[in-house]
Amino acid sequence: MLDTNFDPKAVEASLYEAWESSGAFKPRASGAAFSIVIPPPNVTGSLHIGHALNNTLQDILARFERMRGKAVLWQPGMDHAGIATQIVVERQLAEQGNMDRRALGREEFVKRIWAWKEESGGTITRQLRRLGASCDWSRERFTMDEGLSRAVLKVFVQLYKEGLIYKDKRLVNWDPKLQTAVSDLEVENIETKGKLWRIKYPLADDASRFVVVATTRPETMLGDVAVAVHPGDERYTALIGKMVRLPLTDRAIPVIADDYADPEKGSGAVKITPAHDFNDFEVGKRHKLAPIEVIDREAQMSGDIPERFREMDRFEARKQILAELEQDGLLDGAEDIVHAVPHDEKTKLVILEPMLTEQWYVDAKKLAGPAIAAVESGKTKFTPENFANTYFHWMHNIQPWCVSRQLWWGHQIPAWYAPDGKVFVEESEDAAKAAAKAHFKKDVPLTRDEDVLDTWFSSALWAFSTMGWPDETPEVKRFYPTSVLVTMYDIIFFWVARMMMMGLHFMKDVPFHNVLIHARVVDEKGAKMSKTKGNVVDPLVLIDEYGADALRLTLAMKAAPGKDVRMGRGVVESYRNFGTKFWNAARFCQMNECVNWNAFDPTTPKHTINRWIVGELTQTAATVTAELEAYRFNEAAGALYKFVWNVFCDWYIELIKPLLNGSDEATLGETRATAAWVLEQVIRLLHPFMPFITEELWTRLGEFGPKRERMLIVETWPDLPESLIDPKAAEEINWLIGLVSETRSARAELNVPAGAKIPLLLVGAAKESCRRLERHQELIDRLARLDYSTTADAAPTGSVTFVHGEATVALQLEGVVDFSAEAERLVKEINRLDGEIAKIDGKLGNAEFVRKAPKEVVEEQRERRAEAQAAKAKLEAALQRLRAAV
RNA sequence: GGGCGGUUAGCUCAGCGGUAGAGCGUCUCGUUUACACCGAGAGGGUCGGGGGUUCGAUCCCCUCACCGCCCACCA
Repeated sequence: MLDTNFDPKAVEASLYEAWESSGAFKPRASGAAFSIVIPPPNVTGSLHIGHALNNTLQDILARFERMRGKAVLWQPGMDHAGIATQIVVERQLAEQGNMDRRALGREEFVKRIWAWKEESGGTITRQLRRLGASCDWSRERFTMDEGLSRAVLKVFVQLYKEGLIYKDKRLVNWDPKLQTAVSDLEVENIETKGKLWRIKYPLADDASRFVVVATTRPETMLGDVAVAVHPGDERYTALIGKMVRLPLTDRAIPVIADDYADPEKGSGAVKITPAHDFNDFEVGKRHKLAPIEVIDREAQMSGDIPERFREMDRFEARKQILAELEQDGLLDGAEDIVHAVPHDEKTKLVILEPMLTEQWYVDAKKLAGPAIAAVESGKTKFTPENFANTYFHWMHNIQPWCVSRQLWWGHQIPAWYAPDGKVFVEESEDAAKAAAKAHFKKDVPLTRDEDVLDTWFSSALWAFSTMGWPDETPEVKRFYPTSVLVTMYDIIFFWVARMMMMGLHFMKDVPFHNVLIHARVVDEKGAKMSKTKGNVVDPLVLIDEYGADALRLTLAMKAAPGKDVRMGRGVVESYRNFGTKFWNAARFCQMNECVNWNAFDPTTPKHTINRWIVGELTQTAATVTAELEAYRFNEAAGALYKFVWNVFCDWYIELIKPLLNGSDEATLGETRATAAWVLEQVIRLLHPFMPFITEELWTRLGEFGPKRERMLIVETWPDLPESLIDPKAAEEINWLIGLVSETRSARAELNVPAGAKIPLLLVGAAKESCRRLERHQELIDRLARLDYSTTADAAPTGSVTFVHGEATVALQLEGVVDFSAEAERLVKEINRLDGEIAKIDGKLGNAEFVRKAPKEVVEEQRERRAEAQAAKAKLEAALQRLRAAV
């Protein structure tokens, strides 16, 4: 016999092991292909609740399609997370008192990272297993592994040769601590308190007059090349073309006219520092003013500046410059402001510096064209659809993608330089040498570019590089394009867009047919989870406490398209309870020998209750399938939740108890088989959501019934014909349920003691209702706790009444119940009906409504009015009887 | 500044042209042999404000307010 509770801890690990070792996670040899590539988590990462949601959804789809007979490939792996990993290992070196990476040297440092990766990397893949993720681990990939590195090389070289990768010197966001360029996308602008200083720039030919400029960054003034004013700004038109003296230096700079200067802002005159400001860079270009670099890569002052500032930290320099300006009487006050200051998104520690550097760029604009077209034409579809707009907006305004990083951990750029600076981009050093030799007609020494590629460069190839490309593997043929990409909206730009571009360019086809964008997991109050806030919910703690199934069901139930998922442990507990409920329903079936399911033909049951539940199940199965196909996980899970708890447990099990204890052998056998079969179908339907408990039940129930031939994970998905739905059975059982519910309600409302058994009379009932009462009498008596039930011609005086369909139900309660309470109840009900009738009359009295509304709607209103009227009449009669009796 | 989303029961959220729903919480009752991680029942909402379209609006449109998020900018 089954225990009263499911113990996830006791079975999860071994069930997972059984699945994996059976080969169930590998795509089957035949069948339509269904593939998903996992959004590769960072090798440094550990499972957070967002991963839990993301992978739960993927796993639900993978298991669903696997059961539907498809050859499912869920491709797992990790990315090398250039910056994050390098930081982790550098920190570790420091903690262990080792030399820093520069002292260690590049080769040794990279070796240490690999060692770290082998030892500590990939925690997350073990944690994904605990969640139940059915990835094909035998195919696990890493962006830095040999195959993927080969793909990276090939892609870089080809794009270079096609002119789609080039080197350029322009401003990038620079991290002075890590000393690397970072992507514009990785910049987080943080609102910071600061000051806006007003500085006087004296006119070169008349030192008594000034142009006042406003700035939040006085230290950059040493690199000013001009002061810009708006051409239409009358305050300054006279000054255009004149020179001003740049304070603290001996340089004079021109006053130029440019639309960029906004008369509304600051003083209307703006200092132009092309080397250290993105907007100024553009202004400088327009006016052919060469940038003057005054801040170096370590964020120290440098270059052509007064000696005293040299090698001074940028913020030290700011203080010093302000002090000197003050002394010279050139500071014209300051105001406090709050402005957005660029920080590195990951570390958030260092203020980034716009820096003029030479970097490698991908011509994203050219690659974006086909990627935009593919979404426009529907070759790739976003769910929810509106995320396509986000995608389009970014793609239409796409900027060159800076792909080089000044790090050591990553794919080193395959570019070699000859002594004269001539660059050779080839897949290997030998090829570069050969190319150089061909070019120079002799051997020349080459040095390789030091930089590595942005991690997202390799991630962009993930959909095909993981399948073995550039080799023509069977996997590429079979599983590319992938079926669906499941991801969050925050990486549409980083990843989805770039995969689209690379996929279309190199594979000549989209990387995925569907992009399912899910929401973010936030805390119970709706706030973003963060370590600093301390509101992080750890999925592993939840799994320990409630089991992986409870966590998964919670996430699925809450994953409404486009909505943030709020998580607290309370909800997880309630879905754990659902698991227990389901477990006990199975336990009930097993205890009552409802275990022989395999020879059952669902078209055969004779008994209404059995025909009804088969129909209900059929409907539920259809809903679950349709909702999963549409990625509405919450609807699919919700339909199952309702069916299991509110239909199967609340009613079916209660309804069949008498049949199971009855003496009718034929009905007994049929009921056992039906219950077993329905349970069996539900176990299958629930499996994608709750794989552990369902697999365990599958195994355990198999000990009592026919032998299981295979594990549930590879069983077939219920595909039930609509013909199994019997509307007449549904009508009858709904009548019965209604009768019982209303009786219970009346009893409770009138405080009839729960144990009291009372008689029920069905008055004025149609033949069909009488027959129904007769057929289900035993059940009704039991469920409504009746002494007996019967039909009658008239309601006896002194009874409690309610209306059920065409009939009046009278509960004989004389002596048990307070009749003034009953009168009150009747009056309340009559008033309610009056309200309804009035409302309907309002509609029907409106000629426009009758004329314009669809016939069915008008007819429905008429019927409802008639019903309400009839019910009211019955209740009024009951009220009169009651008053007469008192 | 541009864009997207939200505002529905005490809380968290579904629903989205034609009788307002769930989970949790609250209250009452209950040891009916699957389950107290349970059962039965109840209470609780002019569906953010205003306007419009419509025979009819929680649902569509406009507008306002507030709350999120994304992008851009911040002299």
